[in-house]
Amino acid sequence: MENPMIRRLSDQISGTVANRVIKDRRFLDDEQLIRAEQLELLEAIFNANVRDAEIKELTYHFSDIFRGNNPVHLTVWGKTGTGKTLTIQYFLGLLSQLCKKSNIPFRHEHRDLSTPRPCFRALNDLACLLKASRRYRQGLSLEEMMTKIESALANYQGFFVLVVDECDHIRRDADTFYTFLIRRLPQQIKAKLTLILTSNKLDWPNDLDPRVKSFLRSNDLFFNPYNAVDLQQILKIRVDRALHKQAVEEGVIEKIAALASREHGDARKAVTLLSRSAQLAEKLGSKITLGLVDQAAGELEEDRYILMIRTAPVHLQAAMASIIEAWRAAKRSSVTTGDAYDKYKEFCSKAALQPLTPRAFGDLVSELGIYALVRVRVLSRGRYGRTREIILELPAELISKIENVIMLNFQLR
DNA sequence: TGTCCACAGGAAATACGGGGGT
DNA sequence: ACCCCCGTATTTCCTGTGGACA
Repeated sequence: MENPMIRRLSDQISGTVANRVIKDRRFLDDEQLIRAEQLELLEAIFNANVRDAEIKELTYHFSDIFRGNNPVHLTVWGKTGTGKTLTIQYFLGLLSQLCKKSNIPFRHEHRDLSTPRPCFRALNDLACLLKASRRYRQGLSLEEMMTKIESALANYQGFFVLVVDECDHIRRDADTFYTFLIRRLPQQIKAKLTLILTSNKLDWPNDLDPRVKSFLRSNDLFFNPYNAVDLQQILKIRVDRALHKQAVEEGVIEKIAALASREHGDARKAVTLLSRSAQLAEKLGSKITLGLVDQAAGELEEDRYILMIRTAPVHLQAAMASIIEAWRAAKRSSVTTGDAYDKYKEFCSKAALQPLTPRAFGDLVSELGIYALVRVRVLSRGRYGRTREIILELPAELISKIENVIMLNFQLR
């Protein structure tokens, strides 16, 4: 007399319990860990001699403090996910404990610019960090913002380390921002200011005004991407905490590490891949196999594109849809900007959208190119003009999915 | 050899809106 | 109520260009 639905549910539940893959899900996602656990994880990673050399460099650089000198600024190079941020924070934490022991006044703050922002927002963020101001959208003059920051630091006299993470993400007026940080601020406050600027663009300071650049005396520190061995260490530490050992097939860690190091050397992405593989395995009630890792990698890739297009501004979505449409209509392997623009105007009238000018449309196309949703190259067809060739190279299946997402967003069809 | 297509893509101008000070 | 400062998004205006064709 048992309800078949209940039986099915209970079978499924007991199945997943018996076949547990995941021991503690939280260790697959840093956001869910409490501070102490994060620290413990970091300790484990650094104790495995990962990033040892960099920590030594940092120590050497900041040893000036204990001789009473102000260390020069530090520029840290390295791609995202190479552990710049974590290593620096971990190091500064240790340093601040050391200073406490020696009664040296020391303070450090961390400002993350991983999402790009204009000069004004960056200054505003900084002021908020120092509790000198509330958050403004816009409206105040830059001058006022700077004064607020200065007065917040007016009474502090010790060492002050300010980390500006992803420092090349200041859009527009980067000069103003760095002139302030590098030239003006140190003169206005008594604190001994040291900047740590991290960037993943090697040519970063070159966009800066030469006068500011020449004022920026700094040492360089390089973070190489993690190699497969480092990634294996990092993954093993996660696996130990998050998963049941017998649920991980041999070679899985090595495979994930190899995939990740080949593509980007990004530890965070490697962990995401591990996490997704584990979820798949758990759903299927199997171990984590090499095949599942491949599947998970594919899904993650697809998710990226879908998420990107779903959260993109409307006109970008419209442009993408028009390109797909033009591409279908053309039956060719490529589309020109003009073709796409015609379709775009049609699309806009269908979607009750005010179409943008061709010039703006051109920018949308190049933006799609940057996101790798399409491939774009300029092509000269002789007396038939110069245009951009737009090529759709994603798998047809994914293209249809993207199209569906856009149509859904516009509530068409 | 010159012409001319069909755009590329830079620069400046404009539109619009939030927010402070007075 | 008004002016100023700042932001983003677009438009307007512009000069530049590789190569097929006459």
